[in-house]
Amino acid sequence: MNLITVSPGQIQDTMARLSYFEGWEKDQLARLAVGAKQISLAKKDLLVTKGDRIQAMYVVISGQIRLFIPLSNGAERVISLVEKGESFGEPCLIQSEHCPYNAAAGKDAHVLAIDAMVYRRELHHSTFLAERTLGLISQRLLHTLRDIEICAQPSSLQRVAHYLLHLQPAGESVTREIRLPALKRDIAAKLGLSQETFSRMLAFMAQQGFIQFTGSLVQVDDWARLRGLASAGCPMEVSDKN
Amino acid sequence: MNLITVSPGQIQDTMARLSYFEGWEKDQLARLAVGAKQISLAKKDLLVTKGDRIQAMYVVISGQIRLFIPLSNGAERVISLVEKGESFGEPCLIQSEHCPYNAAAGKDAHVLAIDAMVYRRELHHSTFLAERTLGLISQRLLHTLRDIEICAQPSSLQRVAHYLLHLQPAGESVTREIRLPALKRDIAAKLGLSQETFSRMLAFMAQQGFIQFTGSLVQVDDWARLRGLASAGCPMEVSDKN
DNA sequence: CGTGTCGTTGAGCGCTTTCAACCCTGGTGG
DNA sequence: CCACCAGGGTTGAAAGCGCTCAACGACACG
Repeated sequence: MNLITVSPGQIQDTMARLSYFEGWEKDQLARLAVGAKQISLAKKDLLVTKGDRIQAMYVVISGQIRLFIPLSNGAERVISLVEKGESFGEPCLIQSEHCPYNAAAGKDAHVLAIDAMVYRRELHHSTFLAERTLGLISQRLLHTLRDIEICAQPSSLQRVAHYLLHLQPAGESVTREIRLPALKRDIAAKLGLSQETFSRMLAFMAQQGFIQFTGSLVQVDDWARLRGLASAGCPMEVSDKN
Repeated sequence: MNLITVSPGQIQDTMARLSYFEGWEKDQLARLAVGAKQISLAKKDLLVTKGDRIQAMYVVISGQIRLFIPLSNGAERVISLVEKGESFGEPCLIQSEHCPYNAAAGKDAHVLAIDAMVYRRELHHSTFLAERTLGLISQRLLHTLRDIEICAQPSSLQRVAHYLLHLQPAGESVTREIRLPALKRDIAAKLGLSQETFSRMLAFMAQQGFIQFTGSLVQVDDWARLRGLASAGCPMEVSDKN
């Protein structure tokens, strides 16, 4: 982890290019840029430790940040995979609570750290920012609830089915290729599965003809049956009965 | 489920007595009371169905509302147990999304339904309300993350241990009685366990001398060992080896 | 005294995990 | 050019944990 010295002007430029700050006014950016820092992270570098009282809110400039909870058996539960233009940490700042997750780089990454005091002040003074943030956090809460729904599925096969369905962009039943948005290991950790089980479930669905896949490219051939799987669940019967 | 006709004045009075509206200005209450309805629910009555586009945000006046996701095997995953003075549904209104959970009465209950349009307008006009709501949703998100952490624990024993620890009010290691905040069945469903497993884990911890309990009254005798259990995990060894 | 709800306990099965070895790909350096 | 290595992923076999099903107990209520 490396703290890069960047002039406020450069920082403001960087901000202007991030989707997170789309539609913001110039002077607002300028105020937030005060005390902001840019951080470079190598893959696996730890940015925030669970329990920290973080003093900044973070926006990802490039790369990917993994938010996860370390577990007693050495495994981890992935909460979120934060991509370029997305942010994290706001709730902790707003509520002045300890950070509930670790944050580490999933790939080499650059991150913008916006100072907590500055952020809070701006939040308090700007109706625009407050409303925007409210929408953001609401969305994040809803998204988290979707994740819980997936993890709550009784069988691992259903978990994976649900996950694939939620990956579907918006266009309907079109047979279409999906690219898994992260390492399978991380996806598995987000679904509350072991890497091996995730792999097996994908293999099973492929063998059944629901999907095809090579690497992180998945092609769903039968949305209907996939949906059926997700909502009904099938006993994962052994296939040697022909 | 029963819709009670109540005059705006009465509704405003009810609101003034709820902790949710503590510190609000009179005229703000008056504006929100417009179009608000009071609803009576018998135990198990369904208020919101997953997927609904709800047209109100809800505040519990009395009783208890269970928020849960129905699962394919007939079981359900409890998201939250909303008590008197607490609210739910804001994120859906703010984001205009489908409701991600069912809401049903855990006991006979009374609920205040605040009209979506009115709520959104007020949210937009009142800095006070926006800021307050931002804090509320942030807190809820953090709380949800804690729930995920608990559910992510590798063994059911650790899940229960974590849960009990989070129940600890604030006062430290004092041997103190805790009252389970809901039916054991619902707590189990919130931990992602079957009712039976939850019961067995409690029994095990009692047998080991960590806790004592009768009904919903739990007395923790050894916080230290409980903490150890939560963070280390032990193989749940059979006890016949003395 | 019956009925319904809530909780506990027991027995058995099956899914997931764990541990292991192995494959595949891309990068690196001799 | 190829050997080597590291990281990511797949596959196999075994074992344990939690679920399901079922019966029973406790308690409140009409």
